[in-house]
Amino acid sequence: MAQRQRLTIREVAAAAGVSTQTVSRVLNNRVDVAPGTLLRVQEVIRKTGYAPNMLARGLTQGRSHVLGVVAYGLDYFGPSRIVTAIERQAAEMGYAISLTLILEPETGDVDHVLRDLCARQVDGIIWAIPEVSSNRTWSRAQGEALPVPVMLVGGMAGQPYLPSIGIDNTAIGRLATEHLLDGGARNVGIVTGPLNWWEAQQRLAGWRQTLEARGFVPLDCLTVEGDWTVSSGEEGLYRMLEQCPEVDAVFASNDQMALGVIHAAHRLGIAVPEKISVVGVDNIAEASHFWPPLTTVYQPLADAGALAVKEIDKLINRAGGSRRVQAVTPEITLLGPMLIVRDSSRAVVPSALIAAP
Amino acid sequence: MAQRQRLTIREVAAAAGVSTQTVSRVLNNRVDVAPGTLLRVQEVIRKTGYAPNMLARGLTQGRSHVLGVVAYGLDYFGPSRIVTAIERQAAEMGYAISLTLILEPETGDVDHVLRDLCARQVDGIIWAIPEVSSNRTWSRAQGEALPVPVMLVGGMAGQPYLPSIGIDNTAIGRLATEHLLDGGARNVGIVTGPLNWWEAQQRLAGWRQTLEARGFVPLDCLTVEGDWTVSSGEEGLYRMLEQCPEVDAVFASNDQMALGVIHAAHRLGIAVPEKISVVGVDNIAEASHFWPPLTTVYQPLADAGALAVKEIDKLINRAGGSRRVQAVTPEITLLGPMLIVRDSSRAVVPSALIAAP
DNA sequence: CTGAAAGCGCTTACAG
DNA sequence: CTGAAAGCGCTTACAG
Repeated sequence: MAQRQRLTIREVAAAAGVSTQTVSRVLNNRVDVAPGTLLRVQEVIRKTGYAPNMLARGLTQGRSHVLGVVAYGLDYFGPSRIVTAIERQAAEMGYAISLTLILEPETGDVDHVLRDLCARQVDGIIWAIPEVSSNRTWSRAQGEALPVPVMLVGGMAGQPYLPSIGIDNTAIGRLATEHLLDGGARNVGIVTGPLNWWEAQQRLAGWRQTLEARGFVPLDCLTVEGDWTVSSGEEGLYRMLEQCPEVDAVFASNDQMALGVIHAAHRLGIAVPEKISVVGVDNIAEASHFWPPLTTVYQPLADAGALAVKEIDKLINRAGGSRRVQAVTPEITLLGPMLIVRDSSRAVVPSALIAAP
Repeated sequence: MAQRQRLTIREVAAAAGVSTQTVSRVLNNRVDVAPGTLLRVQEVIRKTGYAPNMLARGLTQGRSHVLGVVAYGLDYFGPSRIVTAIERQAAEMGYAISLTLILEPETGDVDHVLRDLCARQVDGIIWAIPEVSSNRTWSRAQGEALPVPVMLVGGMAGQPYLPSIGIDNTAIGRLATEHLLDGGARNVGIVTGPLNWWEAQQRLAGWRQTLEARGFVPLDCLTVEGDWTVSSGEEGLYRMLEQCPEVDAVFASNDQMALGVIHAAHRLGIAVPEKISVVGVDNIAEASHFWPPLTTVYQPLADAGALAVKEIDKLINRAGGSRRVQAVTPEITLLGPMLIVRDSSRAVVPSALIAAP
């Protein structure tokens, strides 16, 4: 099916007895082609399996129909979901994806990646790197100087210099903590992600806000910093119990750490959820098979990825041939998370039965 | 840093007071440039941040310096490792990655994907789709008709029409089964992957071969087909125990299913590994935190991905400008797996203590 | 060591 | 409705 040697528009034109220009019209679905000519050209294209050289097309059109996607940690849950969604939506809209993976979110050679993508004439760039430490600052410097539209998605969303789409991480913290309190917990601990990650900070903030709003004190001894891994969750519970033995619920900032917390509880002979309720974040495939099945907060990552593509397509078309950068006041979209209740957390207690702290 | 408006080689040439041809020489590291000229041009390039338009370069060179990567299930363990490794190695060798994700390994519109990639003038295609049902047959038809080198990696490796790199899945089955037998098991069951997957078949074959080689009978009642998910592993053990209550070890064809088997054992009050030993495949991040920590077989997927890039680069350079396809007898490389022993399997029993069955 | 010419495979105005 | 000309931004021979 795929042609053996690459043929050009010239050969197709010759075979159809028309000019290359006319073939080009057919290729681009222009209306001003005589019905008979149209059929003849289409037939040749079909028979030969001709497909126009996108490099040449890109050169003349000033559009490559390629989206640059920059991501980190493709082997982790969030990034792989986002990239998958981006690719799917992009394919649907006629874009190919040029994928660049960054090894370390902090130290990635941003300039080099950006320059390379621009040299390849991508129509737009989707930046799916979590915000860690101060790696966000690049966007400020570059926000106005970039020759192509850029869209931030995921963990770096919400910063003020570029348009972005992300998940409301504070809401994640609130949802989880409210649920635990509703279940009757009075000492809700948190195992956070690494606190140089923006997402981790936001989830912590949600926990703190909720406790304060309900009249509880977000004690330091109820906070342990993890690093997203199972073992950090396990150690997290050990440490928390030392600091604050009254803990009766734990909000783990991702499902892996929640798994670690559950294991630690098993080892110590602490019943989950009877003695300690546990809530995670992500809803990984295994979550419903944990023991007990894990209550967790789902993030609409696929929606975020797809939306990012739709939005950058708008920016690309808005910028048009003029190569201008998007508006000065970029839009920030945050999508809401969703609580999934399973057996690792105690059922909601009717509020009438809960005494004020 | 990134330039605001895209500048061309012409402007760089003007600024340096040379012809575009000379700038091109500098860009391509040709030796025949006067030292003074070289410095002057390099200085202009550095100051302006100029980077040549890869579309134009690709058009003249007949090389895009892009590798097409076709994958399935990026949110699963294997594919994400392979794609990550491919990207890393490709970047190191100066290739960008054009990523295409296929929704269903069986039904993917192979022709369309291939044609699209060729239209984009990729220098080569890395096909990282597992072999499911008869989707392998396309490669036979296309093997010789493709205008670019193709390299198979992962689950479809080992088929005879295209060069490929993969993991020795039969060896995985052998390693796991031998280890279980060495631990004293006499009734080693297997929870397979979906049997329309080549990889799943091969692991099953390894299990069967090993049992027969050691004088055991690979009974049907010791075989249960899973679908890679945790719950299929769980149900797998229930069914296997019904069919064959004497089971004393289970080889689960991936770690997720192994987790399911362990859970089922917990629910039934069967001690792991005392009553039933369990071995998985993959060594996912959680494996060492299962309860008990999981013995598993590691696959060098990252090595396979990186090797695929190195090999396709060779093919690309060999094909040269002539656009010829690779040799008729393609090479097939299989990488060996590695057993990682943890606590879910019984320790090796000195062979002197094992009576022949 | 360096430059003027031609061309890669398309599309975009411009005629007719 | 259709074609001849010019050009997108580079590189590849070809002169000098």
